[in-house]
Formats: sequence, structure tokens, C-alpha cells
Amino acid sequence: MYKIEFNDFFTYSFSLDCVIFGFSKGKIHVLLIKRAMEPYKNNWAVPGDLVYPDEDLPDAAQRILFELTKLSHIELHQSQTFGNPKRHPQGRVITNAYFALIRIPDFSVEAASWAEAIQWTAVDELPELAFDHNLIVNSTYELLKNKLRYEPICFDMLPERFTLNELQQLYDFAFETEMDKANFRKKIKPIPFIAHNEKQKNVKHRPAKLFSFDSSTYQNKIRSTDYQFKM
Amino acid sequence: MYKIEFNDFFTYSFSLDCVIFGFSKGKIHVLLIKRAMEPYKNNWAVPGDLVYPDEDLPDAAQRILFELTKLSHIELHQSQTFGNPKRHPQGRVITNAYFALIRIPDFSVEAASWAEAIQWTAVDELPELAFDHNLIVNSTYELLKNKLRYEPICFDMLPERFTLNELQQLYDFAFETEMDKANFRKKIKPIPFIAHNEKQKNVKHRPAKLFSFDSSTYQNKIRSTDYQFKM
DNA sequence: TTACTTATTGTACAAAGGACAATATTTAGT
DNA sequence: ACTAAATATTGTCCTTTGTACAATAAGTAA
Repeated sequence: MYKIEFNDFFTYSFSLDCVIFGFSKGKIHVLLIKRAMEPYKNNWAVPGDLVYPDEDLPDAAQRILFELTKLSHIELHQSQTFGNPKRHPQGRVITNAYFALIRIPDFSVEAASWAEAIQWTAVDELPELAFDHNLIVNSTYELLKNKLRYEPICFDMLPERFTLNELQQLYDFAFETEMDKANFRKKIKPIPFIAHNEKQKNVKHRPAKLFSFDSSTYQNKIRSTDYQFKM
Repeated sequence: MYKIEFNDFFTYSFSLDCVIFGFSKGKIHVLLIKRAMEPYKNNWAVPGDLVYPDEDLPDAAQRILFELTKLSHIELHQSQTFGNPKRHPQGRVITNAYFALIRIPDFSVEAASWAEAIQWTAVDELPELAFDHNLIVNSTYELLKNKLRYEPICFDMLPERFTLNELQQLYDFAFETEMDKANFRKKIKPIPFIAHNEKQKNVKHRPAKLFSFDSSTYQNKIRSTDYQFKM
């Protein structure tokens, strides 16, 4: 395995940053780490590091995310590449952003390696981040919002069993809307949910029914009808 | 300006490939060049080359495209990054694809530098290309099709004055459909076209009216109403 | 003037979307 | 047990959009 020495003499380097999204308390959150080393020591940033010269990008994404947060087996997708020559104070580092959607309660995150702290932050409450990471997070969030409209990926952030209201909260937050409950239900009617007999617990009112989303059922519907996901 | 020596010893390099789309004879085309040097000498490829260490990506895109095709002042947008360690036979070259849409008759293209030939090829008739350029073109074409659905970018490929039928031909080709003419017109009714008094010429039947699309008129409509482009 | 070809508009009905009212099922308190 | 409070869930009316298909318009070419 190669080891890249990061010093003042390198001229050209390639890194990878991971923007991890989750949904909690009605808001979409991003996973941030606090940098324990220069540059931008003590600043919050998204987990990212240099790619090894013989390492494929998806592998690098997994490795880097694991090293800094202990998250593993996360399905990461490419976002955008950021290549401004001045984006890194120590030299030319072109970075490729990757993103993933996870169920926050299903994973434990842990600051590791040169990350000295880790936390979930709501996307609408981001602090000033290291490097151009505000740009990276915001661009990737725009991409996410776009995908939420045309792909059933919201379910990767919701609990395995969710209420229709939780689903609506996610969309209302992302699209900055407050849809009518009844009409929202009409809109999602064609999505082939699996309805459970189970209900919400520990609420002081009528508990909502729990649903889940099965992607193979969904794929079958796509194949056999001319249905297209659309929010 | 730096000059990168391309030899067997480099381990890590960053390139940029330009996927240029245009519309002609009812089909979307891509601009290809024939490589006059190794590797993949005499193979067709999209115009691409290494990025200089201090060069920003949009600048590199303009420079590389101009050097190989003499196209200048083209608005290029980022597509995806391709980083497989084996994608280049001589070492690790991570490449970033950019794309643009142009009006084919409005530009003259010319094979220059190490390009020994140049041609427009329909996206559904691509030959086998150098490197992973088939993957690059196909992925970028998918991206284009997606954008055609939600952004009024088709007009960047159509003549400044076009008939509604030409517009439909573009969409019918991209979406592999054959929409009903009357319904297509109803669908595009909300788009704020500028209707001209001029008509199609040199056709052996009733000539169609000519229209054009003005992006500031469009932006006004977006701002003042809740209209959203959608095909 | 007529036949031919494509452009353009219209009509009738079905499907989707939005505003808002009505009903249902819990918990909590009396 | 009964009632109030809170949210879940369903229904109704009406407007907008989408689709199939017919009808009309405006050129060219003989």
C-alpha cells in the first residue's frame, strides 16, 4: 500500500470528501468531524483525506470514512469534483465529493484518527467549515434534494418502519414546503409500501400506522407498469 | 505555465475530458477526435488532456477543448469523475468529464494538436472509443437526458430560430418516444417562446412558424409565477 | 383547381392535483 | 364510562393537466 507524504513540496494531490446525510428531529443532518491537525485545526469539516495512488475511488471513500468515523459498509455515491487551485492552503488538491444516506440511529459514529470530535449537524445550521467544505456540503445537498424528487432514496434516511407523517416531514423539510396531509397521502399512494399491523408507540394521541419500503417490490412495479417515482 | 511531462514514471495525474453535444438530422451527436498518438493511437476519443498543476478546472476545460478542436468560448459544465486505477494504461490518471451543448452549424471545428481528425457522431452510433470514453460519453449522455427533462437546455442545441417540430424531434430522440404532435404542443404551451413572423423555407409543404427561446424572458416567468420547466 | 403534405387547433374524456371538510382512533383527565 | 384533546385517515368538490383522436389551415406541385 502506498503512503502519501503530505508536505510543502507536493504539487498535485487528489482527495475525497464524504458528505453523510441522515434524518433526525424533522431535519436533514450532515456528519461533521473536528480536525485535530493543521490546516484548519479545530475547525469542523466533512470527513475526507487523500486518495492513494493505486486506490479506486469507491474503495478510498469506504476507507477514509471508516478511518475517521468508524462507519463501514456504507453505500457511497459520487457527488461533484472541486478543483480550485487555491482551495487547499498547502498546494493543489483536487477533491471528489461522495455522499451517502444513512439511518442515524442504526449506526454508531466515533471520532477516530485525526478527527477529535464528531457530530450530526442540521444542514440549515452549518457552522463555517474548513477549506471549501461549505461549498461542498451545500452543492451536495442541492444534488440530494434533486434526487429526492425523482428517486426513492428518502427511505435510506428514515427508520426501517416509518409513519407517513415522518415521510412527509422529510419532504417538507427538504423542499421547504408544508404540504396538505391529505394531498400528500394521495400523492404517495402509487408507491408500493408495505403496510404493517404495528403502530407507533409512546405518543399521546392516535398512533399512526407503520410502513416500510421494499426496493425489490418497487423495482417490480417499475418493470411491470409504467410507474415512475415522482415527488 | 507548468508543463507536465507524460512518461512512464508518473504515478498520479489529473485529466479532463470534454463531451460536446449537438443536434443534427434528428439525432443528438457527440464530437469525437481521432488520436494521433499513443496510447490508443488512431482510436476515436472525446477531446481530453492533462490539467496543469495550477490551473482551475473550468480554465482547463476551455484550453483543452480549444487546443484539440479550436472551439472557444463554450460554456462547459461538470459531469462526473472517473478514477479507476486501471483506466489509463500508463499510470493513474483520474479524469473529470465536462460537457457542453452547442449549435453545430454555428461553430467550425478543426482537428488540432495531436487530434488528426474530428467528427460529429450520433450518440446511438458510437464506435469503440479510447480508454473508458464509452463509459464517459454514456454516463454523460444519461446526465444530459436527465437535465433535458427539468432544464430548458435543449435550446442550446437547436438553431436560434426553430420550429416546434424540431423541438419535438429532439425530445423524441432523447426520450425514445413518439409523442402526439397536438399533445406535445399543449405540453410546451407554458414555455414563454418568442414567436416570429418568419416561416420555414425550402420545404415542399406548409412551412412551420419559427420560434426562439429567450432565457431572460424565461427567468422572468420563473420569478413572477410558480412555473417550473418540465418535459 | 385539385391532390398532397405537413402545420396547427379543437373536442371529449380520463387522470392528477389542490382546498378543505369530515370521520376515526388513540391518550389523558374527570 | 364519558369527554376533551390531539393527531391519523378518508372523502368530496373542483381545477388543472394529460391523452386519443378528429378537424381545419396553409403551403407545394401538378
